[in-house]
Amino acid sequence: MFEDARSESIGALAKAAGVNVETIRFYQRKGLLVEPRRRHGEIRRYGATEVARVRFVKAAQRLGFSLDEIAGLLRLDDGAHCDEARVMAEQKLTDVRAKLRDLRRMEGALKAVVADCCATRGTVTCPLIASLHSSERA
Amino acid sequence: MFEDARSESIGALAKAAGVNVETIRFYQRKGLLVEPRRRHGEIRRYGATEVARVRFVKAAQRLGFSLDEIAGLLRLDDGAHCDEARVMAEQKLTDVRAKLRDLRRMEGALKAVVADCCATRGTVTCPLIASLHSSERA
DNA sequence: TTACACTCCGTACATACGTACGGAGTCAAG
DNA sequence: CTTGACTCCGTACGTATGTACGGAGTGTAA
Repeated sequence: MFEDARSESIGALAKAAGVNVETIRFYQRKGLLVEPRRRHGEIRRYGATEVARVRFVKAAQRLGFSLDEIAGLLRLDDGAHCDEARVMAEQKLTDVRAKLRDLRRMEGALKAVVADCCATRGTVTCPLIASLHSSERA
Repeated sequence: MFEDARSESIGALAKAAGVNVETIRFYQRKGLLVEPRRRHGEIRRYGATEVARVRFVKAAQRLGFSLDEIAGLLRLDDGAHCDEARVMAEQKLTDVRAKLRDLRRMEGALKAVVADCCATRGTVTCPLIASLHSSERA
């Protein structure tokens, strides 16, 4: 990995973050990633901060957050006023905990499938579906 | 909620599951939901099983699974051969556990933001981003 | 038995998230 | 200082996930 001297090209950033160059540019348009100024008509340079940010976006996406939600998460640190950030963090925390509950249920159901899927073919209701039965959300 | 007498219309199903009627029909086209036979040209009838299934789909989506992946999860119970189902379940279990790790990290970071966002404005690196730093995945 | 809501079905449109293309500018090795 | 790879930028295209529409059929309560 390269250091945060902001000395790498967009191609190197994309490679380090494991995404397409076009994806970097798309995130810049969406405001998820700031476009560094180009000095004297030179190409833009990036550092480790940007790599981490792109990786965070991809990781958060895998957890079911939309790009807009991720932008909100990123603003928690970037520029939001302190109180506002705390309120948002509390909302996201509730959201994250709901996801954790559902995932734990799903983990349990999958463990059950792995452990005795051949044994309990008589079950009427899918344990996977049952695992999320009580997660009532809009 | 209604019982599984498979006696409700698609509109009632959609309402009970909290989605649009068109979404039900879309899921049927994708094979996530079986279209019950219409008897003597009558409209199709649904029961509690279908409600649970649609809810499962929406819950799994919130956890970052695509419709194709969810179809795979549903096949774990539906018709797949036992060994095949166990292999798939093991893969999904790995996936789910990775998500759990990331979510726990994110929960910790959000808790930190809530607890002392006003205190630690001196932090150089975003704790949220740092929370997912070591989740290296393709 | 008529009126009105609902279903059915195919198709078209919408939104989120990228991915590809093309022509002009920039970089760095030979 | 040329050459080939890369960047920049705008725009067009592609996939996943729905949503809306319109005309014909069905259900049901007055």
